[in-house]
Amino acid sequence: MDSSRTLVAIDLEARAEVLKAVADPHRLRILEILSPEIRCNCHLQDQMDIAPNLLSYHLKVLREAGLIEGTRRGRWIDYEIAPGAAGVIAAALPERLRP
Amino acid sequence: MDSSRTLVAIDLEARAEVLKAVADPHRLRILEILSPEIRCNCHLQDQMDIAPNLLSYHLKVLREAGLIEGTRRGRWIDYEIAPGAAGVIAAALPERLRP
DNA sequence: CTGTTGATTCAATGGATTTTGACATGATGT
DNA sequence: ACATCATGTCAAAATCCATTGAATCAACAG
Repeated sequence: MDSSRTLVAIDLEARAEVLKAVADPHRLRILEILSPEIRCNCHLQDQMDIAPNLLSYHLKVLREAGLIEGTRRGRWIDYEIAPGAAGVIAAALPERLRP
Repeated sequence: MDSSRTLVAIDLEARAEVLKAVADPHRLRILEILSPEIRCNCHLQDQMDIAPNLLSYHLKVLREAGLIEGTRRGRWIDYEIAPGAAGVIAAALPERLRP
């Protein structure tokens, strides 16, 4: 296996990871809810009708992909779309498919 | 389950399908190869080093997502990025994440 | 028509991801 | 301290998806 091919493969893997993070109905919904404004986890919980720990799991996936950020405010955690989120997506997509 | 929620769910499902189609290293590579110009299946085969039937599978996923189109030319099939592909992606992404 | 080549379909496997339920952590109020 | 609420972690179960190998289909050449 030559090194140039490995580099390409790693790059494609990383880009696929980011896109996989968005490619899920629950996570799309989370991003829609967070689109207009910052929201506490509890608000997401009210709107989404899934188990709290499952919501946690999906938030974690989005966080690790760099698409959202959470900051604790007392007992709650406020989530928002990460500043660089659109850029992260753009970098992951093939040029011809960037809207 | 009320009908309005069902509609939303179906919509999210469909959008997730499109994004899932792009969220794979092999399929990203296919889209990169097709980005500059139309290419026959055989050319993809030469560049990609995966089994023919696996390539077929990934092309099918991309075709069903509306991202590529294939036209038969004799014994070969030419694939190209679908005209509306960028729009399909844009429609699937949450507004705030559209590049 | 027969054989060959390029490409696809099918069923079965293996591995990864999602979902669930039980438990743990962190912050607040009494 | 204790009780409680909001989140997060963990392991097991269920589900989904990429991959494989065998079989099939479509176009051409002889």
